[in-house]
Amino acid sequence: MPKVSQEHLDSRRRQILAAANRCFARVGFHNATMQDVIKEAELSAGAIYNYFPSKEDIIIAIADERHAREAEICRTAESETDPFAAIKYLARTFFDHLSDEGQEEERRVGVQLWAEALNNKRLLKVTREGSAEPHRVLVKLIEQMRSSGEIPREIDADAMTRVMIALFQGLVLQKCRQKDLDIRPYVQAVLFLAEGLRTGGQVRRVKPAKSRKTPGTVAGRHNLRSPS
Amino acid sequence: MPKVSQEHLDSRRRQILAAANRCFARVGFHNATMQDVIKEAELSAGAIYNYFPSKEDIIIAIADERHAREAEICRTAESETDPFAAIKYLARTFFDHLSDEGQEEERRVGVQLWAEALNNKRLLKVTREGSAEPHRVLVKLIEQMRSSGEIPREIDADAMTRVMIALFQGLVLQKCRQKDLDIRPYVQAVLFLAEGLRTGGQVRRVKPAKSRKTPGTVAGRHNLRSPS
Amino acid sequence: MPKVSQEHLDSRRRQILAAANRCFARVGFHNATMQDVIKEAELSAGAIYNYFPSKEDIIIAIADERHAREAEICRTAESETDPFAAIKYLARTFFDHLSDEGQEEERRVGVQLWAEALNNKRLLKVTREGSAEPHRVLVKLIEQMRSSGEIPREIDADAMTRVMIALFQGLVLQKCRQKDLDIRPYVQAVLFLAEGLRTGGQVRRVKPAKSRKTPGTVAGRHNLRSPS
Amino acid sequence: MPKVSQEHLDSRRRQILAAANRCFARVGFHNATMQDVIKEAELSAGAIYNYFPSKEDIIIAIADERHAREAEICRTAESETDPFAAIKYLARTFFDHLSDEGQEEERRVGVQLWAEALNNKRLLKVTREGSAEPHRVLVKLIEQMRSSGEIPREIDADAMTRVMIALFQGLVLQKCRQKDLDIRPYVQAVLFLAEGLRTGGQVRRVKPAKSRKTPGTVAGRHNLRSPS
DNA sequence: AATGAATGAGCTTTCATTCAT
DNA sequence: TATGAATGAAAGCTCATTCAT
Repeated sequence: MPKVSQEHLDSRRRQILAAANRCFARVGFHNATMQDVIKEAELSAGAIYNYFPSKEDIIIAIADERHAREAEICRTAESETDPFAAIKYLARTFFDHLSDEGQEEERRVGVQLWAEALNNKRLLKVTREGSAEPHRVLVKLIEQMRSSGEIPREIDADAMTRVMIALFQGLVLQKCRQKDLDIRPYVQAVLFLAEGLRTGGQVRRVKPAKSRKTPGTVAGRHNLRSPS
Repeated sequence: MPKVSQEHLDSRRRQILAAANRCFARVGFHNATMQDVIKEAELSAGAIYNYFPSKEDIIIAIADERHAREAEICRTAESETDPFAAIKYLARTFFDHLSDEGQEEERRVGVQLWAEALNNKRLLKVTREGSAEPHRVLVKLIEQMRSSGEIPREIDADAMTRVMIALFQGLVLQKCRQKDLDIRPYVQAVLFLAEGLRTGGQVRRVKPAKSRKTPGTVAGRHNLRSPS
Repeated sequence: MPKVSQEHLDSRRRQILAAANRCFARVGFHNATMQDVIKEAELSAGAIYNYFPSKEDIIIAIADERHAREAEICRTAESETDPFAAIKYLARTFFDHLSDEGQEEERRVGVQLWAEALNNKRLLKVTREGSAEPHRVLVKLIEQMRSSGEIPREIDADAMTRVMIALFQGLVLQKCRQKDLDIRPYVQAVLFLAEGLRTGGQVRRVKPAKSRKTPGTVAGRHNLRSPS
Repeated sequence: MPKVSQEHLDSRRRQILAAANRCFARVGFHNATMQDVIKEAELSAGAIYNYFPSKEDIIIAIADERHAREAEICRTAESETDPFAAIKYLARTFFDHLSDEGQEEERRVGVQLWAEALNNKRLLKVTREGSAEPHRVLVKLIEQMRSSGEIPREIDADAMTRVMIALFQGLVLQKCRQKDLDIRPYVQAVLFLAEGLRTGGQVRRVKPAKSRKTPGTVAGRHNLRSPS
């Protein structure tokens, strides 16, 4: 018979997840012991096990929370007036996250989650489900831009979505490896790419021969034809 | 005067690393026990510890080997006639790796290494040192392309290098999460970006106002000016 | 606010040390496994490691306990009315210990500690510190007896202390080697030596030539002059 | 079919035992690995196991060698003209050993052997057999001195032998614990005791009351009567 | 609901010994 | 004889989890 309020329970839950996040960011899932988490949460073992049945469940809860936050961001993005503004919002949010020192823990835990999801069926499922929404939103936005001619029609929205996400992920990893990395030049470089993309359709029509020839070699090995 | 040849010793070493790679790819560094590795290598515990002083050292040796292979690829790339051909070679090699089912273990272990390096000083050092050479080569190639006017001069070679690597890393992660992912659309999408980049200098000069304004918002939050 | 009382914790600690003592006495520090100790203590591995961080720490705690008991005996001795009574008390306590079958474990562990202290810096330190108090007390008592003329002034209190302790130690060793050794003749022999010492000053003055000459040879090799 | 000379075999044996002695003195029997011994002997594992079937056998061989050396000393002592000279020779030999820095290893291994013999039946047997000869010789010498009136008839030769040996053992231990211990004051103190012993018979007859009373208390607890 | 002492399976690593060469 | 790579049982210790209080 629970004597405490739901707020108390929620607060405890958050307290535990925050403590676990700090521990996991610091030393990784496997090096962090439940004792570490218990001490960091300033609770007892029993208390924590009242909220989470296992360490694995804490990790999964952490992943869930992340996905919830990301879904919230996606929702905000979707409420933007036009797809380009939405993508801008997403990129800005991402780059802000990347350059925010206070988010270092988040980034580190993120990388841990990538690795862990490869070894943990439950977590992989959660990860897949959690990334579906951002994926869906990005695909939708890209398709809208394609439809409106802002970017070339030849672009495969799903593939471009994955490329964008890949880029984000890689930058997170690199920032983790080098805390003091200045991300501003990155942003510039990404903008360059984005620029090229937005005008790419026209450009490629202007100089089709050149662009077709050389990347075609790469694509060829993958049984692809150069975009044209 | 050793009783067995150096080749034998080297072969044993490779045998152990290969076995460890399989184990680590299958369940991750921390879920793989030394017993697993021992059984997979069809050796005894003692034999393995004659070659590697600890499990950690096996992981580091695996990282070292990867970096050696990557350095070899970089060397081949550098011997290409022109920078664009070199980059093509690197991209082709990467995408081949990405679509090769036989390399799944490599990719999975790669992701594990990212996470592990965040929690292991020794491995982080090895990782940093091992990624220096690919980084250096890419920067050199991009600068050569900048000099020859193949890509716009405004491009920061270091940043673009990191962006390219980020893209590669993210694609590895996504391929790990979804084994049957067809990477051909990815390649296409990347080629689109590359195309835009190669012609980007001209394009941006043609439509500077437009390109400056919108990404500028993002950049502004990072105290950046839009490329011009 | 611990869930169990401090007494409980102390009692567990004692329980573990007692079990370890039995194991160590039976087969020695190195032949006794932690499993042996665990089983003997009727506890689990984890429980024991809650009280002692390592096997080494158990050994050191055992040494510490011994020294505490010895210090307590020294304190009682010091409260005796005169130095001779104090030394009598110490000797009696020692010989009682020596002839008490129930103390066999203590003696055996004692010998193990001698050997172990030679290979273990921490234990050597503890041993040195723990033997300082008995040493100090014996020196003080002997000096008091010298001052009062009960024993010859020529006696070096420190050296005589070491000789007494040496004698005790050697008897412990011999008793360990031969459980059924009757220590009563020993006591007799020691008393003979003590008697000679107490009256030694006078005797040597009576027959100085004889006593000086022969032991002088031994002493001479050590650049010593015979006592006179 | 042995192709090498017996001298070679003996020399190898000595080489191994010397190496083992150094290792054991340095870190103790249990901390010294066979690898340590192998490396110290500059031999291979197989070679050593051709000479000794096990580590335990090396330890026992070391003990055997010690006892052989001690027996040799005893033989020399027995060839002395009179018992007092013999004892002097033994004492001198012992104190020389004690103050010889080059014998530190021997002393340290000696203490290790005391502890080990308590845990090893075979070694205990060897130790008992090996100490029988010195014991026998000392008993014989003391009895001769008793017979000739050099020391009081009341002395129990066996007990006094054990007391002497105990004293030697304790001094070895103390020297091990404190390498820089100056043993000359010890020698002095022992000489004092020896002096008292040699004249003890007479002295006690002179002052019987005093000597009888106080040690009697100690003796009483052991159901002994004071010597008289 | 909270405590924290206790559990025990399972981990990495060691090391005396063997044996094909 | 000598080599040293290989063996594998067993060591010390950890830590997620439980449950009496």
